[in-house]
Amino acid sequence: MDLEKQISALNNPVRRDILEWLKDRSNFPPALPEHADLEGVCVGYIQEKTGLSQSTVSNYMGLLKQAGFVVSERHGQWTFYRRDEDRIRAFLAAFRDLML
Amino acid sequence: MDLEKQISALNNPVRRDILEWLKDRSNFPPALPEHADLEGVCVGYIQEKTGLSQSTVSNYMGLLKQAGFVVSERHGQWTFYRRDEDRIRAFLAAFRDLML
DNA sequence: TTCTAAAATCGAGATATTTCGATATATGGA
DNA sequence: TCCATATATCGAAATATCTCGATTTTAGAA
Repeated sequence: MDLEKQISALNNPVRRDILEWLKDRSNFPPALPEHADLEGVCVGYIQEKTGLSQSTVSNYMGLLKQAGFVVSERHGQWTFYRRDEDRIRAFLAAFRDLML
Repeated sequence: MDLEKQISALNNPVRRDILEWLKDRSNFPPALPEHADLEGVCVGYIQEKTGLSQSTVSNYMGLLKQAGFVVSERHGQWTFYRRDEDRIRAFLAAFRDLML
């Protein structure tokens, strides 16, 4: 639990948007048929929605992952990212304790 | 409620420390007799505890104030800062909604 | 009014973040 | 094996943050 890294990851509006979008898969285009059974969203779809460059979004996903807010799973040439709800909740609890 | 400004204000370990210290007046030296009835802590005491320069801490307190986490009250040549618990709570609620 | 002390503001150098395009790596298919 | 596609990594320019010392402002006291 690295609060510094977590707050830093959230200190960017696009990264916060990504975390919010990932709450609901329907914020992105439908998965390819061969990915129908997989959880998470591939980097390409996230990139498209942000309008930023591929390298920027790849970097952003790495920061969110290091912060523990998302997990990734590789399937073939695609990397699928999804929220880690447990760790998000744990962060919120720690953050609340810090603030109150 | 400017979430951007608020998260940004929290994206610094010393500013987070200051907010925590302000939870309890006894984290600082006792108030001068003529300030015994006042709430809050003067900038000098906060500066002393951080070990940073006067201008840096004055700037930090301004950022925390703009974020709504503290309020200030001037008495003579001293400015006393204290936490705004209501606005801290409101921020936490909004932040929680964003994250969950 | 003049001096002193507290705090705020200003200007600048050092460091960190943002964001890109280019390149590298990994994987599946022809 | 060679190619195409998805993602990751690298290097750099633009911008923002951090932090300082110097200066200014504010207020009380001599």
